[in-house]
Amino acid sequence: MDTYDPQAIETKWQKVWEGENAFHTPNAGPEAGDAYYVLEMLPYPSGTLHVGQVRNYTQGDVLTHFHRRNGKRVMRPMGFDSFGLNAENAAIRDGGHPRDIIRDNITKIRAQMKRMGWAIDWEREVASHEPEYYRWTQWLFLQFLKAGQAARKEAPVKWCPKDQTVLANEQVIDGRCERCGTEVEAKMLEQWFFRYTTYADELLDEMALLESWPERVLAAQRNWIGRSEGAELLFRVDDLDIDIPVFTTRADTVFGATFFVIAPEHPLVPRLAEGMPQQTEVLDYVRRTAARSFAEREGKEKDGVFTGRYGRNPANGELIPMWVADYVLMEYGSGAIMAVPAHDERDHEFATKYDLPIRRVIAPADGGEAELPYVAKSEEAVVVDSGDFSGLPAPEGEQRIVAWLGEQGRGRPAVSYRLRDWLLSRQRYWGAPIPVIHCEECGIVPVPEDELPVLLPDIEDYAPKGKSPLETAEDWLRVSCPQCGGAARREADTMDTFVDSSWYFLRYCDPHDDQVFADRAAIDEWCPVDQYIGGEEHKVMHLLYARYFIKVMNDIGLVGFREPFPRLFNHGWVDMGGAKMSKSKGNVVSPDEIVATYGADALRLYILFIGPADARVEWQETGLEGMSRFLRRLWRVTLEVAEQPPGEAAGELAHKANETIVKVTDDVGRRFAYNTAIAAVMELVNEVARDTAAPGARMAVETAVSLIQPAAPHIAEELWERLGHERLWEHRWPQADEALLQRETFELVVQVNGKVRDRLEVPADLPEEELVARAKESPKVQAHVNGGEIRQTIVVPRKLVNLVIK
RNA sequence: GCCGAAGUGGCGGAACUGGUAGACGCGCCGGACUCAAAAUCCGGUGCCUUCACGGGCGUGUGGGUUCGAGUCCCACCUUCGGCACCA
Repeated sequence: MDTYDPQAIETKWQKVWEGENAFHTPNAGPEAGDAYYVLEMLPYPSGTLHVGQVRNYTQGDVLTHFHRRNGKRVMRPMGFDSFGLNAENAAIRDGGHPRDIIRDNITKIRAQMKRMGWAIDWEREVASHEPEYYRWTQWLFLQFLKAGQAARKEAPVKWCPKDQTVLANEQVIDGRCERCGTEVEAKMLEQWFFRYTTYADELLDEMALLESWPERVLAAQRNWIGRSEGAELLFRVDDLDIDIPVFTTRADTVFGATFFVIAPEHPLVPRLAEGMPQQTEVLDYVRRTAARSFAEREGKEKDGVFTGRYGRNPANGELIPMWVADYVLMEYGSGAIMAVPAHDERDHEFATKYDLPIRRVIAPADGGEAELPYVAKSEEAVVVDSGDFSGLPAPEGEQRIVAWLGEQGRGRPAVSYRLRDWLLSRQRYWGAPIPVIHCEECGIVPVPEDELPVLLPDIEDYAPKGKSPLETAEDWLRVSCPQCGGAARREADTMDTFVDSSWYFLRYCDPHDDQVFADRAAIDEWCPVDQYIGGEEHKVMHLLYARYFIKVMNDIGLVGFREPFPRLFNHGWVDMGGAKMSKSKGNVVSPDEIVATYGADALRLYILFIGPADARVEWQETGLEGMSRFLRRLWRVTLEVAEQPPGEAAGELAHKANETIVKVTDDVGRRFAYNTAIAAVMELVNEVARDTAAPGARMAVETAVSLIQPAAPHIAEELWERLGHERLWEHRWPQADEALLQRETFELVVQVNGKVRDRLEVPADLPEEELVARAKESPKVQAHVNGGEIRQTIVVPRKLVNLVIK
């Protein structure tokens, strides 16, 4: 008998699949039915794949095969998120063009993917750096511009001094650049934004449309959007005849507002300070703040300066001092606050430092004396010393005070969000050029759609300079204005790569169309995505951006749905040495050597078996040996069985095989529990191995081969052929035989006072009284009953009997 | 601090709906084969106790509900993840 040779088998079948284009699923129109879209987050082609990414695509592959064999027309595409800093930085470091680096990496990764045997429809491959792709990224940008969703505005932004570009809020992790880890700086700059804060409510409310997203992802998105309900109250500055709004979630404490704080960046600050003795000091403080990094600003003790002005508390008419302090952020609320030192920790710290008055207006309802700051806002807290509102529970007080101030035009209910607009422009080379032209006469003019794509020009030096490297491409920059024909310049910034990845799943539906970003019928056929699979790192970034993109596209009539990924599976990442496996940390394990040693099937099985699909797991190579052993056993057992006459589907093995079908179908199709599915097949194979001549062995082994196919398709295909069949990848998924699921006996567990005392093999159809009688007959049980009175008898059909004695 | 997830043998993990805790795999121990080793195969493997049959204990900690709790409830501890000067 020949031995299992994974290299030979895997190469053989990969050639067959490639030759037949076996996993291409053509478009058949929205009416064709049975469409199923399996989507995995597309890779960023830096270097090659590591086993952490293998986890992602192997899970997707199992589902692809499973649904194909269950009668679905499955689309399972692949592409590359190929613009971005990584390739550009590599080009700067090592020389060469980012395009060449990307091309080489894609070639390598594609080869790795084929070597893993993944059932990918390569006819749908896209790469976001190709002009045929980014033409439509640019086109979509123009539609967003038209719809008022893309806009240029000055705002406080985060700047990475190392990468020399601005970053979106989502790309700042713990105050550091997501890509390079450098501490980010604050800058006030005019940049391009997507106005996704206008969709904050939809992004929250339409979570209800998501059928199965992990709670931790929903929670992370809710945190990120950070919706707070409260009120906007107006504080009047009599001298200047202006009202300054503040946002507060604690309007119940307004009678305790003893001072007012405005952010240093607030546009009203110079006006407030003007003509005051403190003017120089104030403007100096504003300048000092601008020079501080976010980390400095947050880390230091609170400080601020008095402006010399007073504002009027809208609740009691008191004049309260107005301060400038950098603990108030311009980006949140209205950039100014009412300070209530008795009931806010930050205000309390500030008031203590500068000896400002502290007035208690909330107290425990039970009459106790709470230490300040007392921040409770619940039924256990009541409003005190607040005129007519005294004595009300805090929540009701808040409501009544807002209503009362509203009547006087001094306040209204308001909502504020933590979410900031999505900053999409980048001062870097390797991205899609933003397709607009700056004309001195006409302002910002969109590039006419029939002139797209705006091709990324070749330049000599892509090193970051604090402004886009494209600023040096004079010939490319200089154009005539499409509106007035006068001299004009192209926008030199490029787009954030998250723009590219916010719509790629639409392009897969119709990847080669040169008339439209994707034909509507093709989109309707496949979308929304039936099952999206990706890693935890995109809990907020990509998943929130793409949700926003689709909502806007739906509102402007480009797609017919609100949520792109109703069903999301977020797999846990693979750790190595206690840290997430990633190229930047250098702790990656490449699949290449593993495949060369054990074969792709062993690696695929192991990465599925290593733990629950959504859990974080530590990579341990020792387990691979075990998978390899299992495959060899499956090989040997199958070939032994194949030499014997088929025989009948009967006996214990037939029961076991049918139970395994039920288990694996449920584990894969409903639970994403690939680890227990594989364990179940192992049990079945172990059972056959005990006696390969047993009745039902043939049927059991065919079932095992068929069930393991989505996880280990090469060996399964080869064994299937040796069992005298063909084309397992197209063969119908096994269906359990109801009759064979029935058993004649079962193991009855007998408990005394809830403790297991005996196990009896009994006929399946015994009535309850008979089960109890058998239980009582057991000598082991009698020893524990010991003549005592049986007070209660519990019978769980087909499981157990519990005798309760005194 | 707020939000979310999770704590089970030497290790990864299983037990999905309150009903046999530890499936499956790794590791380890013993045996077969071998001149020997590797590979393979067979058997054993939660802890304590017993010559043995058996008995006791056991799912982060402490309580509770229940005939019965890894699973439900309350309080706490620990780890991981998200948010955080967000008013």
